[in-house]
Amino acid sequence: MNNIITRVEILKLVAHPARIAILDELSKGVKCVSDFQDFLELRQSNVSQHLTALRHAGLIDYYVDGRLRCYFLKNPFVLDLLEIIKKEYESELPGPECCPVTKKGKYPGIRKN
Amino acid sequence: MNNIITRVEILKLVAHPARIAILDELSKGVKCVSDFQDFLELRQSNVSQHLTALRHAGLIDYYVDGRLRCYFLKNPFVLDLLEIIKKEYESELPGPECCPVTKKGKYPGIRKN
DNA sequence: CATTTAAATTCATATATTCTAATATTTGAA
DNA sequence: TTCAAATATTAGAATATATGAATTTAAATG
Repeated sequence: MNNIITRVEILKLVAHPARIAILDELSKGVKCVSDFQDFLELRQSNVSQHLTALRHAGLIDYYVDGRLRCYFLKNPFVLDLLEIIKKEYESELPGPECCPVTKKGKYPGIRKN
Repeated sequence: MNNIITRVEILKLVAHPARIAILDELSKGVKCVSDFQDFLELRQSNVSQHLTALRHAGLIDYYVDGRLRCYFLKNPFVLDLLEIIKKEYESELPGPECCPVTKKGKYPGIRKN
């Protein structure tokens, strides 16, 4: 469960608008391919490609119901990920006062870009 | 803070082993470029490129201390992300019994790959 | 069995990412 | 000032990713 593929690879996979949308939908319940086609406005082949990639990574799975494939979420890490993706943050982290080693340095440094 | 760049773009950026390592180090405290060079075993230019990308995304920032640039973590979303990246999960999510709509279908569907 | 529907696969192309080598910039110190 | 150290930038090659069109597979149904 933790090591089918690495967390980095999971992140890479999730870091795509269509795939986040797919996973988010699946977090609400079972869906089949044509459902996604409608609401994502993507070609069938592309939806299928995304689903296949997510499945090979162990994030989702499906069961067969007639000629439908009903996809569902399988990996709990994804739920946590979706949760923080939707979370709002109020402020930035506090920056350090100065360099903790030399006790010098100004914050923030002056820079153009 | 929430909309400098989108969450998807942040994920894309974080989904790289070197950049995760950089962010994880920064979550423990301020570091300068040559620190990363040592412990990541990457070329200086490459480290610099990663840092620049992270900074342009608003995830990190630096201040100047002499000729050192002391980088620090700026974006709170990254902390949450790092936390779940390191979290262990015990089991998969429970799959549905059958198709919630048709009340049919077997789980899991038989498939070869 | 032929047809239709749902979904997957293959292949080609466009685009993006990553990394290296080389060069440039900035700053402190001799 | 000149030199060296710390870091950044640029350019190019290699690799990976994304997508669409066409084709294929599998199942249901007449």
